[in-house]
Amino acid sequence: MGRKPCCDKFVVKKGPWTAEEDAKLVSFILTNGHCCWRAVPKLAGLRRCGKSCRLRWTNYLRPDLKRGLLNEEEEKLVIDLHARLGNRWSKIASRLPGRTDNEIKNHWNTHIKKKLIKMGIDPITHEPLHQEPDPIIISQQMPHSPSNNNNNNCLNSENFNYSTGQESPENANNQTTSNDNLTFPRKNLTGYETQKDDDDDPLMSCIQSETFLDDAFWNFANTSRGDQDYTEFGLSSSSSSSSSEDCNSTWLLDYNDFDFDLECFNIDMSTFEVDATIN
DNA sequence: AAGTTTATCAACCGCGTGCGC
DNA sequence: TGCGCACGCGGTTGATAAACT
Repeated sequence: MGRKPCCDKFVVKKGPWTAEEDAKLVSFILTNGHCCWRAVPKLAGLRRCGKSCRLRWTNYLRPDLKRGLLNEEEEKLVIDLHARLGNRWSKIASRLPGRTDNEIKNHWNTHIKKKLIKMGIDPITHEPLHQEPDPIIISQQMPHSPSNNNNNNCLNSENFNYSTGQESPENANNQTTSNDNLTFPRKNLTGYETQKDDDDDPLMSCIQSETFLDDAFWNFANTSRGDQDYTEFGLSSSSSSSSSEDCNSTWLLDYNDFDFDLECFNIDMSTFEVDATIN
């Protein structure tokens, strides 16, 4: 018995995607959207499993993705969020515009984990490694513990010293800030909309009560959101963009031969032209 | 230069969850 | 209420590149 396979394993192709497959998928989704991932490969003319198409799109082909390694601020945020959420990578990724859960998970396992260990911090508990863990305390402080949702046990980027692994006592009791009207950026195909679906999630409520998630915190990712600046999409609208930012958008240039309908993204195509001239 | 080890990350797999019937 | 389907998530694998011996 066992679970029915999601697709015919003798028909679907596996392994790395080719440029041609990428082009087919991007072209199809930008034109038609993805009403049903299972149907996408068939309709797009791909010998892939729908699951694989979704993954390829969300992790690599989506136009709003940033490319390149996480910067210092993003890393810090990932550590903060991991301390609260544990390995809930998709939740963590939802707080980092242009980053995917897979990317963050990989980065955590290959970079951050090692850094924390080097600093003497347990990457699982976020406690100093030299301390013998108390199972009772850990159970109370585990990010997934419901009892932890509204307390001050969460480590906070503002008062946690990643060099020492200690929380500074003067700030430890000042974590709750007024955020009655706080809204959070959320990625979707059309950009950002007010986050609502996490309202009922006590863990997310815990996060949303933290200072570091105030809009100002996101300035590192977007310094002029209101003026058609798509830096969080990896699209630089400025002619002074750095080389790394240029790299962020070069992937799209590979597809400039295709007849894309980008209206669904609310993206000003002139943005692309600027980068194209830079390159 | 060749072989080996380590690091990185794209992609796969299986399971949990939500939803419609 | 139970069942099946589809999606999304998190853990894991495997291919490749880079570093090392």
